[in-house]
Amino acid sequence: MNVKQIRAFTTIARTLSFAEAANILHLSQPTLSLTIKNLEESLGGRLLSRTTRTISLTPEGEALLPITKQLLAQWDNAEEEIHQRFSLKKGKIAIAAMPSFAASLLPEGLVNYHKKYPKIKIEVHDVLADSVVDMVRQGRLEIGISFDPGNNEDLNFKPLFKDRFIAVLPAKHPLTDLHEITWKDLLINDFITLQRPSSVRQMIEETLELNGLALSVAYDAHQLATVGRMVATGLGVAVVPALCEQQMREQGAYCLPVIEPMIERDIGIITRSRTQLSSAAMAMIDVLIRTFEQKRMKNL
Amino acid sequence: MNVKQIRAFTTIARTLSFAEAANILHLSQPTLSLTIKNLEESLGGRLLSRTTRTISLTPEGEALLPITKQLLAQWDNAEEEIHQRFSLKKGKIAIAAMPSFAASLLPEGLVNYHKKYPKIKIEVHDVLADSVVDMVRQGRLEIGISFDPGNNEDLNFKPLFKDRFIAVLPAKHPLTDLHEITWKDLLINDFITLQRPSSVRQMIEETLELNGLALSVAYDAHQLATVGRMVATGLGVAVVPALCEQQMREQGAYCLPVIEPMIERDIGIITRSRTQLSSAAMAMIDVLIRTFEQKRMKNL
DNA sequence: CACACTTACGATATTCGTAAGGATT
DNA sequence: AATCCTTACGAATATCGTAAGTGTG
Repeated sequence: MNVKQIRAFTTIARTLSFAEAANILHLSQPTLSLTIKNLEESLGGRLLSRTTRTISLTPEGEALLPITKQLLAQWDNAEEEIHQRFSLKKGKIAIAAMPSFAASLLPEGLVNYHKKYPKIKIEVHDVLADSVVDMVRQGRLEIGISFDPGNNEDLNFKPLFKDRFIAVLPAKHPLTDLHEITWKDLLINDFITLQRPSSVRQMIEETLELNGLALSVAYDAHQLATVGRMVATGLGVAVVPALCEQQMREQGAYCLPVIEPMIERDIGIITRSRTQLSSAAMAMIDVLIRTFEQKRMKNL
Repeated sequence: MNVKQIRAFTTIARTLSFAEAANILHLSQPTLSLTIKNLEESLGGRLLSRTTRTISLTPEGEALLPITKQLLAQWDNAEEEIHQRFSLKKGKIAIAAMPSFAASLLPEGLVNYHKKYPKIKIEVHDVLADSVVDMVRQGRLEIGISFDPGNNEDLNFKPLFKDRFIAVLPAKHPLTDLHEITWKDLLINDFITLQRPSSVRQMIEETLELNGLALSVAYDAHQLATVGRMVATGLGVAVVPALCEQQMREQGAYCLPVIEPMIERDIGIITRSRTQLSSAAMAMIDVLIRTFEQKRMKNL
């Protein structure tokens, strides 16, 4: 018993004609005849009662018909389901991205993706950079965007661009005429930053310690938007990823590069190395790379 | 996409090994490899992620797996269902029989059938002889047992035996020493018979009219058992099918053939001529014929 | 280097269509 | 006689197993 056979059977049961069914199935009538014969032999009895002039179903055929109808419907659904997934007409993709990226450049990528594949649902998890890596490693989602997790045989990393830190000053601050600023000069001011578990805070602390500079935090917050607002209001200065430059400007703050040392880290796409990606995920990576190609060239 | 392919897929998904799955499926490993390759090509993408050393499912494969599992289960069920029906290990058979037969000889046939095919459920409709014919003609059931419906291109009739009418007298009746009795002699007595729609009543009336005899009914009832009881009690005499002889005797009545004229009609199996019978029905006919073969020889 | 999947290839089986056959209206 | 299903047969296709190839641990 195979799919062709039961498809032949149900079609004949519907049309009550071998000839018509053969047309529908794009088969010759004799072939269809053989198909049914084989099906009946494999099942051990007749399903169709045929007298050259009239076709009717045997009781066993009547019993089988509703089952095969349901079976075929599910069969076709299953095939269609997977076809759609492969052809990106259906499906879901989950991405984890660190907040600085999720709130800045990512939406542009998502727009491009959605234009190209409007039927794919997108779920964005904006979580701390470390959590991004964890979520990908645990297989909870297929794509993460974060810093390079370093050499890790479980994970692949494809850099999108380099991110550096920028200083954020109140618009009326005396240093706003500079083109760049050193950490030393910056730290004279009241310092606002993100709270501890964040990678930004972590990286700032590591950098300063390495360079023998002391950090005294005047204010800290959970969200970059809050930090921006605090700076714009004149509470102090901050250091944030260049990714957030536009956001900071929009909030009325002034941005300029921080040097001595300049902190630079790769940001890119993290995937699991050993598992195959879904078509939707592969397409997403492709779109993200295309979207941020120019920005990568310009090095932001 | 075909059944073999999804069976291969689910087996590999379960074992996570081509080699082991190939064993289970009784295939060579390379063949299984090709099978999956073809499946993936037909669907348009990979279902299994394989690195010679580790097998895992792609997201699409994960999406497909529960569907295929369900599909295969239903598939196998459908196949088993029909197999069982054809092999008479499962199924149902409905029979219509006129009451005189249903209450006399039929049970013996059913016992034989049930011994041979214990898994087939049997449904008996004991209805008036005409209704038996109607039910078969309408296709409401496959087998009817009744009088010969006559030449009818819709119906087939296979005679089982000839039935004649017998007179039933109270045990202490003066005529109980006779070996046979004429209608004329019988009709002197108070006459008990079945009510009008029954074939027994109908045939008695027709016979008497044809022979210029008058029928005056003293009592009538719906059920043969009631008639028997009435006769045994001494209310009068009756004429019933020979089939019921045993039943009448058990109720304490005396039976003897009625002659001048002797009414004789074929009783047999009625089926639809154009539709194929179920295996269960064909087996039933076979059993009935065997069961009543001796009785037919003896002509009751 | 050993194990597990893939590719290559020849043999076998199956499926298909055309042509001829048979039965019913 | 016309129509519809079945059988027969040769061609095309698919499937299968063996053997050689490839990559990973």
